[in-house]
Parts: sequence; structure tokens; C-alpha cells
Amino acid sequence: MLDSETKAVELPEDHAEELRLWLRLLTCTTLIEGEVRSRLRERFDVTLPRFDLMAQLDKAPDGMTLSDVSKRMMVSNGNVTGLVERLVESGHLDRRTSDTDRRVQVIRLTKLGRAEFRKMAAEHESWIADVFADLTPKDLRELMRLLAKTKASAQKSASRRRA
Amino acid sequence: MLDSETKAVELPEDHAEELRLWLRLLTCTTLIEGEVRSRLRERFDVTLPRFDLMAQLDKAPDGMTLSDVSKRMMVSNGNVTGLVERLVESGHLDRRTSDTDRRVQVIRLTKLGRAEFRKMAAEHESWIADVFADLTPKDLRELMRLLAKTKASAQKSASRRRA
DNA sequence: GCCAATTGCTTGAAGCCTAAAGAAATTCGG
DNA sequence: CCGAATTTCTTTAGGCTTCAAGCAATTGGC
Repeated sequence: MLDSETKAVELPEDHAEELRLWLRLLTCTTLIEGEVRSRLRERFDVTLPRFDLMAQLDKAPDGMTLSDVSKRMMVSNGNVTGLVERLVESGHLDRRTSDTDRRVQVIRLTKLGRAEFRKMAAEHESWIADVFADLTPKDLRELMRLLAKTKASAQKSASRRRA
Repeated sequence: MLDSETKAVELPEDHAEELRLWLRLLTCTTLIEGEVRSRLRERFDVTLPRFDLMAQLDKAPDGMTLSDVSKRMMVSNGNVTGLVERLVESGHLDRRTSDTDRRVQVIRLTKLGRAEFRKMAAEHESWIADVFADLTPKDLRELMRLLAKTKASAQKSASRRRA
């Protein structure tokens, strides 16, 4: 009894399995991400971060603030600033200062931006389908379930640390 | 019969499920990666790429060539060059030109590098264990299996494109 | 109304990353 | 043995990313 308590904190336990799982998860993501990245470049001469940002905005017809984008994309504020800058420059994004709060920048897709994104998104979806082509419907559902559980567990772990 | 053939190529099929799965996979990885990154910075003032590189070298006592590292880490050659440069500079890595092929650089951990890595790796393993803490042993095995399948499927898809 | 804390965003320094081009060494076909 | 192709690594330009510091606007306590 006392043992089981001390053990968790003191003794070096074997977590090689979790480690291997994490590495495999990372490998899968890196593999797919790299694939998507080079296809986006080849077909549309666009970078993955730009695509991701446009994807967020496509889901928000009324626009988003930079903070919203930053949270959704899980990247830093400064990162978003530069990304938006380049996309405004290229005519894909429209940027306005909020009427009610002059600190806030509201961005949304321009007509051009939306049109281009839709084209890219359609192909993108088929690439992703191809990536998972060998998984059965049951595999897909099961993987979804386990990743949901993983996400929850990871979030809990992160909040434990911040506490 | 003809239908099933045309359909796969022509008709816009619904692959929303695969798309959601990919986004969830990406979210999990980003979450965990961010967590590991900030912990490495806090505790050891080291970056994730440096840690990853040292992890590769820890598994290869006789050293590795830069190309080996590049393939293993799935990053570009130029990336490795810079990374190695900084780690040699900080005394963690040792770099020598191969005796048999003057193009080849062989790198390995120094005593300092190995000692520091071992300390980091021990903590790292416990962080990862914590991330997956809510998954049962069965979950872990099942997730491992499905990710193996995903990896194989993704590799197949990537090679189809390059073909 | 005022001042402190917070929030939203930008800036700057450093590092990471890729693609593409190029330099140097090796390998291989003939 | 020669030259073409390949391999290994570096360099360059451009972009992505973080952290930390800082500025401007708003909010909330008093």
C-alpha cells in the first residue's frame, strides 16, 4: 500500500511503451504534414500555415480577431501578425480595426481568398482521404475515439503542470 | 460496376471523416509537442530539435552521418547542418570527417552531451507517461496498432504520388 | 474620474525549416 | 582511365515560430 504510493513518485518506472507511442504519433503527423506541405506548394504555390489560416477564416464568414486565430491555430500572437501581413499583401485577406475596440483587428477572406481556398480545400480533402485509404471505417472510428481520449488526457496533463 | 470505377475519380465523395481525423491527429501532436517544448525550455533551456538530434545520437554510440540524421529526423539536409553547428559550438557534439569518404561528416555525442541528454531523457519519459496517463494498457496497444496502420497507409500514399 | 491591471497586437532577436543551387568527393559505365 | 552521374554536405533566400518586451486601448476597482 505504502509501496504503491511511493512507487509512482520515486521509482523509475518503465514507460517505454508510451514513449514509442508518442514517437509513432509524431512520425505519422510529420509524414502527413510533409506530404500536404509539398502538395500545396506544387499545386498552388502556397504554404501550409497560410492554408491553415485561410481554413480558419473560411469557417468564420464574419471574420475573426487575431487572438481568436492565435488560439485556434495554437500558435503565438507574433506568429499570426506576420502571417496575416503577408496574406493581406497578397490580396487574400481583408483587415479592419474593430469599431468597438481599437486594439482589435478583424480579418476575413477576400473574394479572391475564399475562391482560392475553396479550390485548395477540395483537393486537400482528397489527399487526406488517400492518406487514410487503407483504414477501414471501423479503424477510422476507433482511431478517432482513441485520439479524443488522448487529447483529453494531454490537456489534463498540461493543465496539471500550469496549476 | 462502371459506376464504382468512375465514382472514385470523378464524383466528389464525402471524406469529412478522414479530414476530422487528420485534424484531431494534428491537434494531439501539436498539443504534446508544445508541452514537451516548453518543459524542455523551462527545465533544461534546450530546444526540441536539439533534444531530438541528441536522442538520435544517443542510440548510435559509433556516430551517424549528417545524411543519416536527416533521414531519421525527416528534415532537410540544410537544417541538420545548422543544428549540428550549434550543438558542436555548445560542446554537446563531436564532429569528424570520415576517413574513407571526405564528403562525409560523422557526428557523435560528447561526454557532456551524453550526460545531459540522459538527464533530460529520463524526465522526458515521465512527461510522456503523464500525457497518456488516462489511456488504459489496452488503449495504448490499440492506438499503437492503428497508428502503425496509418503510417503504412500514408507512406503508400506518398510513394504513389512520387511514382 | 483615476490609476492599476488586463487585453490585443506588434516588434525584435534568435532559432528552426525548406527548397534550390552549388561545391567537393566518390562511383560507375564504357 | 575518363567523364557523367550520384552522393554528401553547405549556402542562400525566404518564410515560419517562439519568447520576451513593449505600446496602445480597455476594463475594473475604488
